[in-house]
Amino acid sequence: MKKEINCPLNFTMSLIGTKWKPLVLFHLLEGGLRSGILQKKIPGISNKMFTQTVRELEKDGLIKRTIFPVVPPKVEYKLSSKGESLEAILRNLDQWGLDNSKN
Amino acid sequence: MKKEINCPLNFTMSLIGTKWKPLVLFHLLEGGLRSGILQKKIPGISNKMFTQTVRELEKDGLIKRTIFPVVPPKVEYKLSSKGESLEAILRNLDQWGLDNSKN
DNA sequence: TAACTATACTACTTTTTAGTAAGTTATTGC
DNA sequence: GCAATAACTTACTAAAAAGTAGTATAGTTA
Repeated sequence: MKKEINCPLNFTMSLIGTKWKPLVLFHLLEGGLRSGILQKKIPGISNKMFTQTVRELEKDGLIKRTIFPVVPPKVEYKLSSKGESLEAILRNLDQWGLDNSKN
Repeated sequence: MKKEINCPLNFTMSLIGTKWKPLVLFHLLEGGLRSGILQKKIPGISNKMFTQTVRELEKDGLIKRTIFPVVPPKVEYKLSSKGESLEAILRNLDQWGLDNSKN
């Protein structure tokens, strides 16, 4: 989203308003997940978009990334407390879509 | 947002997940507004983006457009009931932004 | 008649976001 | 040595969203 506008609504949208971000956050609501598992829960996401999305969510402090120094690599993602505070919003967005798509 | 994914969350985002849509809807929460007034409430939006945004919101059934056949033209926008059902989401997005920007 | 009004439209360009495909790393087990 | 593994990276392309600037309409008023 270009040229951010000085408005709380747009601040929020600039953090979660892309195609994949809400989806990633949503799947982490029930708890942390290993990278590969999380990615498999999101059908259609490409490798690149997955990495790019979690990188940005991490940069914005919405998720935490933990690397386990094992081989092959193991990486886990989970919501930060800031990310958890989005729970109501995410569930509302999902519920609204459920109520309003094809009915 | 390209290639919609079969997921309620993304359905919702495809309707309101752009730079200006949430803002337009938000300003209509308190009631219908004349086109020019609504546009002035959204600093930074260009004429084109305003028209494009309300056109899409109307197409998706989130707002209603009423034309009064007078000169110069008078056009009023207000939320449809479907649009009104987004109220909680919009207010949550705004509140979250308020709580999490610059603090 | 010429400027003014509120609303909208069009052509064009730039910026951002998303997608494709292939390559990288480092270690284990065969 | 070489494939398998999990996570990630890079270069490139395509598509969508946003921005800029100019045009159209048609009565009203100066």
